[in-house]
Amino acid sequence: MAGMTIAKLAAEGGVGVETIRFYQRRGLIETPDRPRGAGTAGGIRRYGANDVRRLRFIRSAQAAGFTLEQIAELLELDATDDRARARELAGERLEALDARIAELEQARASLRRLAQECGSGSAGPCPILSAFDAA
Amino acid sequence: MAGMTIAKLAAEGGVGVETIRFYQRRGLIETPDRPRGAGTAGGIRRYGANDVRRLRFIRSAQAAGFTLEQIAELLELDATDDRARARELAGERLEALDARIAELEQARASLRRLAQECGSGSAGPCPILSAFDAA
DNA sequence: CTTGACTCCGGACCATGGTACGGACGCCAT
DNA sequence: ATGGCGTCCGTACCATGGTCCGGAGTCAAG
Repeated sequence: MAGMTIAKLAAEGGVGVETIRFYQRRGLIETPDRPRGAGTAGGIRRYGANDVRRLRFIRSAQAAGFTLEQIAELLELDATDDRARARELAGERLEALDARIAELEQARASLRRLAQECGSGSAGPCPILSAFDAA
Repeated sequence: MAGMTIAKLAAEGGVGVETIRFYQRRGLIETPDRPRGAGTAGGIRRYGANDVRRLRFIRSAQAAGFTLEQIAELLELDATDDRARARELAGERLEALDARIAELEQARASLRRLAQECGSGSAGPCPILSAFDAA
């Protein structure tokens, strides 16, 4: 069990091979050494369970709205065990998340009202502009 | 009251002048004719209340998660009074909005728990990484 | 009638998160 | 030992939503 190829890793994480390479460039996933066999040329890099974990972490953190840059920092933090900074980042993200959710709920309310008004009576113009005007 | 300059319009909408021009290129805001005075050269374009309304509409719709392309269509619709299409777009966006809100609430809940755990006990590693692992 | 702020315009550039391309090389089966 | 798929790598490109630049024109005040 020498590890998996990049394609396998990508499949594990439900992303494309190019995405893995992109994450490597960003420093989110490590680029293992190419094994050098008998000759002078490099071989094919192998990935392990740790990389799968990292990849899944990235996807989860992304779902929580962290940018790749922030995720890079979170991964760093994991190595250094800097709880204070981790809490700080989490706190910031929570605030942003709250704000964004409030915004979207606002928007949803306006849009619902809009759909309602537009759908019910057929008199007058569809109030698209005015629905957002009031918002 | 001959109307406002582009800088004034931008200020009304809380955006930069370049953003107005960008919206004009995208067809979201009309580009009024340059008034030709005595000479041959063009004058300075003037904007009115209608443009302010449009601009505000754009910002609101954007907050609702519509892309600029969709917003362009909504503005078209406003002119042609195509209620069916408007409802369709609104419905699609409502669904997407619901899904996105649910996602963010999910993320928020996880993150809150995380921050809690990380903040309280000081034993073991900060559970941020592991929490995302489990997610 | 000059100065300085603002406008106009086209095009270049930016950040974010990827996606695609093309040539050289690696590896495994037949 | 050869075919063909996969990897490696640099580089270019994509969409979205702007943002900035530079040169020329315009306009109002002093």
